[in-house]
Amino acid sequence: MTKPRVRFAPSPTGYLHIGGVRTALFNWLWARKTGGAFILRIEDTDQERSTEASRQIILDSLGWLGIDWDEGPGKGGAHGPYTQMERLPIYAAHAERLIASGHAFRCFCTKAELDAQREVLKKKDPKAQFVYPGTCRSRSDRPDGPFVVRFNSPTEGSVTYVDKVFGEVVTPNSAQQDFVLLRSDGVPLYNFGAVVDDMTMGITLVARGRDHMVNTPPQIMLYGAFGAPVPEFAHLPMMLAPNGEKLSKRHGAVSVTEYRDQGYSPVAVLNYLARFGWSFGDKEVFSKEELISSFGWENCGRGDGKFDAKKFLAIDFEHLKSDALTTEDAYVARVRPFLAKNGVDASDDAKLKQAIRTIRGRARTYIEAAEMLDFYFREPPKVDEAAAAKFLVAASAPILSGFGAALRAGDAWDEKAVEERTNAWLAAAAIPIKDLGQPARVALTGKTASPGLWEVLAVLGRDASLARIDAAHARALGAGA
RNA sequence: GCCCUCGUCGUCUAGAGGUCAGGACCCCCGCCUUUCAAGCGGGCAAGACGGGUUCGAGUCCCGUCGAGGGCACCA
Repeated sequence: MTKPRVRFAPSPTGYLHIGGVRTALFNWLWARKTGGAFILRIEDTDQERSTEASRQIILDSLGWLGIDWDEGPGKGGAHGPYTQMERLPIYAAHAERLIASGHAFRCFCTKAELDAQREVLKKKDPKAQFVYPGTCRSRSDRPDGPFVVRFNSPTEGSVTYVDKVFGEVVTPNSAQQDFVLLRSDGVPLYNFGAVVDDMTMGITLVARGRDHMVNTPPQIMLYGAFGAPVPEFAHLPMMLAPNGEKLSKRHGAVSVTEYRDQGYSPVAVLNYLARFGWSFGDKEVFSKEELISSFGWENCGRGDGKFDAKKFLAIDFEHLKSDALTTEDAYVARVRPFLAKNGVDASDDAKLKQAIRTIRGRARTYIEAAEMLDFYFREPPKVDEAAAAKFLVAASAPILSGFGAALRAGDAWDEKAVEERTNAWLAAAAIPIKDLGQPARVALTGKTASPGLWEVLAVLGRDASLARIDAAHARALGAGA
């Protein structure tokens, strides 16, 4: 069996939609699992909407996700170019082939003429569906003037194919008409461009969204007309908004870059997307490697689904919590930009790692992590005034001074040592730890919610810890005056 | 209107004729606890509807209803 060749063919008409990423992901997983090739192709034939900026966003987004391509923009390959507008001569040549073999013809009807006919029909019967009447099908002259190339579509029979996820799909040819292959300006329409490209690029399996399922029969006809082998097809159910509408910007974040900017783990994004429309028993959380080894079309579902931001967040949380899923080095690399954005200098690698260990069980995104990490690196820490007003009061002053004194009573400074010294003092002074907890927390972190006291002390170190306790003590005394 | 699809807890899903219909998210309760989380334990909740086939159907067949995609010189 030859190695599969699959592709992802986005249009550079905006951000990279999360539904598009899922399509890319499934193709990519299959290529990586089977040792096949994953090809990236840019379908920019909609010149009205295609932009270079958007093309770059697609490339950047895939890069961030770690979805790499074997052939395509910036990578080259034996079947290029990989951008459709650079392939115009190829489409022209293929259109000529079909005209020569009688599978296609030049149509000189103008859009205006066709629209007029459409109008007339609409007037006669508002419910009727206009189909191209075959006006130019058998004309042999070749007048001056613009023309489109149309496919000579059969009206009888049907097209049958076996979808890798939907099974056998039969479509009567009566549903087809003489669809346009090449526009008058020589730019191909979707179905023609896709088939010529997939054919010449040696694509063996086309996996795409279910919204393309209706394009498959005409595309299969084209392969037949070219006498080319038909690739396999796999259609993926759609990802809808929670209310069942098509998922779009109005339903919240839908572009990959937004999730990147919100501090999501790229692997978590892959994980959530993979588990949407695909399953592997009861397993929910996957590493990238597990995704590759577990993936298969047979486990793809057929029903459309609704995007669930909460579940997505939960999956991200699983990835940030797990040392196996997100190594400490990866965590450092991902969270650092968010810290920098907040004006925090966390260049001390060892301290950052130690600090991360205390918060990674609580932060669901890197943005949350950066917020939780903030007090470790900011001197003095930001102080929650409500918390200070409540806990740094006169009554806390003796507790804070006692706490400082207890900590100063020894040299060892690690979680165990500071805990032992503190507990010894608390016991001797008959102070319940509950009385120390919140004042000490506010003193050290500026907040009422934080990792455990001993962990915080250990990460902060002796000097910073004592300085913060002293400052808080001073404030508590002042509050009493 | 016509063509093609789909239909299990609120959501993502497991299930390949015999299961107390399982897991996860959400939500609720409890335990743990120096705070907040996390963790652990428990709970809530489902096969669209109607007919068949079968000893037995979420699983197979038919119909109905509901939802989605398409019917372009968009992709």
